[in-house]
Amino acid sequence: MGLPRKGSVPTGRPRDPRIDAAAIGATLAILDESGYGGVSVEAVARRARSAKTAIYRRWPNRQHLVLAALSARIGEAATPDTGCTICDLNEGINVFIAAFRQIRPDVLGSLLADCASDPELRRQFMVRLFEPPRLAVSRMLDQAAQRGDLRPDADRALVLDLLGSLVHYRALFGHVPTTAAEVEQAVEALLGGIALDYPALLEHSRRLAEGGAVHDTHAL
Amino acid sequence: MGLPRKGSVPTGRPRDPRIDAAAIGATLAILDESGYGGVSVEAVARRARSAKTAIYRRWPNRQHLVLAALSARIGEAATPDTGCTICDLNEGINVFIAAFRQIRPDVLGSLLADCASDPELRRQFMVRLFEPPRLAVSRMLDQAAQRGDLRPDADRALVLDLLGSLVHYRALFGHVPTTAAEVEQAVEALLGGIALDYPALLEHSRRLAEGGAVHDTHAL
Amino acid sequence: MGLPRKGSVPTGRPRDPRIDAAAIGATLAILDESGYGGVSVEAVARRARSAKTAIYRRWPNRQHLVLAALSARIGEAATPDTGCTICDLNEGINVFIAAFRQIRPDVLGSLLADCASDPELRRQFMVRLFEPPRLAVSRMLDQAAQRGDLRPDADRALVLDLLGSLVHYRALFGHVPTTAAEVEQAVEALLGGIALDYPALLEHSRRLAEGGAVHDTHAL
Amino acid sequence: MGLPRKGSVPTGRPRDPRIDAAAIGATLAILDESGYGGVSVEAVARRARSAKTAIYRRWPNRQHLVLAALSARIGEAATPDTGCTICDLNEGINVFIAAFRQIRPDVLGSLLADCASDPELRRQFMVRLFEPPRLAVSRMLDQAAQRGDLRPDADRALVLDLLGSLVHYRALFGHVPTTAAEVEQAVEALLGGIALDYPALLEHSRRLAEGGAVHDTHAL
DNA sequence: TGCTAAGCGAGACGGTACGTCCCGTCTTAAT
DNA sequence: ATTAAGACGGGACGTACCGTCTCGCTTAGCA
Repeated sequence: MGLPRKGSVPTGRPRDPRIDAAAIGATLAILDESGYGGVSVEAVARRARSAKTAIYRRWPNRQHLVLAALSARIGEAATPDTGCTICDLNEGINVFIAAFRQIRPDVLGSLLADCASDPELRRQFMVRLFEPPRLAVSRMLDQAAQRGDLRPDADRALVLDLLGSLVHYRALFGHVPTTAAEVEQAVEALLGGIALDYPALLEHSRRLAEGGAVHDTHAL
Repeated sequence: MGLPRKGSVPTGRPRDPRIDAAAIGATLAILDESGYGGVSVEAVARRARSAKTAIYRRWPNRQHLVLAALSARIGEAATPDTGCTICDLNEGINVFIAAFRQIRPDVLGSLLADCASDPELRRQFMVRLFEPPRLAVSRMLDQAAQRGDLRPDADRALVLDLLGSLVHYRALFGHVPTTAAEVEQAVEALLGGIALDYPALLEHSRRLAEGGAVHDTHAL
Repeated sequence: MGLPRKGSVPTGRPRDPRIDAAAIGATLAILDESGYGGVSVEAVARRARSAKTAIYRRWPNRQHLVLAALSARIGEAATPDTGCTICDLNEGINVFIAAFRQIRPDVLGSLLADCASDPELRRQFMVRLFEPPRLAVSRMLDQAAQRGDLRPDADRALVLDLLGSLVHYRALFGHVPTTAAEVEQAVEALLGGIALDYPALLEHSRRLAEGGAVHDTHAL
Repeated sequence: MGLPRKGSVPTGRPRDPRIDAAAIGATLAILDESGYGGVSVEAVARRARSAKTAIYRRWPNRQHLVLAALSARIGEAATPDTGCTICDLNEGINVFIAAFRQIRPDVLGSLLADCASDPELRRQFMVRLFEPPRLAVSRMLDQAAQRGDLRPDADRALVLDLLGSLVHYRALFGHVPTTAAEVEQAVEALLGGIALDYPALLEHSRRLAEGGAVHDTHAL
């Protein structure tokens, strides 16, 4: 996390790990309270009770600091694999949604926008924030294909985007929150287009739902 | 455009409309060259060969100025109505895409992000940038419903979001540009879910395409 | 008062005299409340419920406006002539003091300072504010000389400055207010230097004081 | 000089003393060229080839900067003590005059005027510009009293003001420069009023003048 | 009575400076 | 070598006035 030291051999006084933690914590706190605009290296240093130099030694600028803070919060997303394609997708997309709901839409948008002028930032944004949940959905589609649930000619990339974008679109534009029921509807609509035998899949998921945990349909 | 005068009765020297135009033009030029971060009221005034005060008289800050510039560029979107639901949607969404491709993704993202802390800005963003193309698609779905092309129980709002988001998602995240072929595919997938008689619609659109102009399939 | 019209023949709509009065009044009010720095043409126009142009038509800038306001307040100073040199001087200097105590010291100082870069302002300042009270004292010294009270070789200009400066010095630097008693002391000290027969003058004034009005010795 | 740092313990990078010097120098240069009105923090920073922030770190605003510049120029005034009261006073007052002649009258007046709305500025103005020369004259009067040259009942404060004001009056109003001859005359006039044995003092000074350096009688 | 010249209010115009905030770099002494 | 502290040059913020200008309307005296 953060910038590596210049020289590879760690001589001299080692970096104080509490400063990493304090800086990340301060950044997250400011993001929650005042949004992206409130994060300045000066403010973070003030709040973390550290010096600006200690921050700049670890991250080259505000943007990378914010990215580090956000990816520290989001962490890793798991891929469900229950054998039921519809259930997996619903479950997986809700993980997707939950992960991004931990980030204020304006913060995500600002950081994304700043990526335009900083390729390295963009690379890290993709690897650490954008791709993990997409990968999870992608893996679930692969599993479904392996089970033979999908038509061989289905355009999985498009479905991936349509499912992913549903969440991001509403998250970023924030005009309506997305409910689990809507996720379910969207999954059904899209699977209707790419499944080999959609009615069978639906029947499978209904039986599981009756026998097991009921899906949460609360608003997200 | 811009701030209204305080009193509704226009007394005093009238505003010079060339300054409005010059400011909008300068803002767009800077946005194209240097992105959102390059736009400062000082820079715009410099480039428009006007005074900072003349800018502040019209727009309260950088954000509103950018919004005015973007909506001046985008203008109004027309709603096609050819009687062919599939053609209309393809055409309409391409207008949608073309409109937003005139805006750098980082600019759109930054402005959107700044909306979080300024309700009035957000309101104008929605009215002037977000809703016009959505309305166009919405009207096309209404037309399709009036023609009896759609299942009565279809969730049009969700389809609207899925179609709209396809564009915005890729525009904002910019990982891949969206081709007209992909739009076609998405329209077909979603209509497959909500159309009363999808094969008939498809056949209709194919006949029109053969007899008339071929859809542009260039990358967007 | 104020600028003359350009053309000497007064055609067209005549100037509204109430605006002159309102502007002077507003200026004085602002000077009293907020000092010289508070006077801006915009503020005066606001307070006088007139337009900036109406002000600029009469006075070329803030400084001349302030000068006009101050000299309107001070007006003319009379020269006492009772035949008693000491009484006249005491009386005359108190008029001097009273006149300048109507002006905040900082206002006087600021205006004076601005005179440095505006010869016309300086000329008017001298004629309308600085000289009138000095002339009064000067006339009193002339009267004393005519009565034969002064030594023929006395440097009247210096005495004039010493007497005048006593007031201005304390007024401008404001470290102590000047009492009538101090004025009396100063007059006696200086007359001691230039009078032909100082004890006789003193005796004369004492007799008059006993028989007539007692000098006010309140602090100024 | 300038603002003290917040914490009394000097941690962090020390202030660059060359910037203090450059700022003071630039301020004095601008004062001489363009007067008080020409001094803006921006202009000083420009001329001193430093940043505005570096100026504001040292002085809270234009006024304090000007005060610092003026007091740097004036420095300390010495008190002569030759045993000859008349010579000392002439000499001392000429130091007084010379010190203030290094300051343009409008600059002094403007600064003084600005003191009205800033008590701290006023305090420093008094301590650094107004009192030093006054103290010198005051000390000379004390020395004269100790030598037994003055009448015990003499009002030294008044004489101090009369002598001091002579200089300031003409300096501020600038109507005539003050010559050493006039100073001599004024000293003689006033000592005539408060000396125990004025003719003896005069005789003493004359003998010294014949035997030593002749007083400068050039215009000031 | 209608013409014409100026006054008037309102407010836009190009400017300048304000004092504040933050940037990302640097210098210092202390650990 | 890292740390806290803070100075450095720089740039932009949004505000307040400057003194000039352009409007449409009002108010006279002269014809």
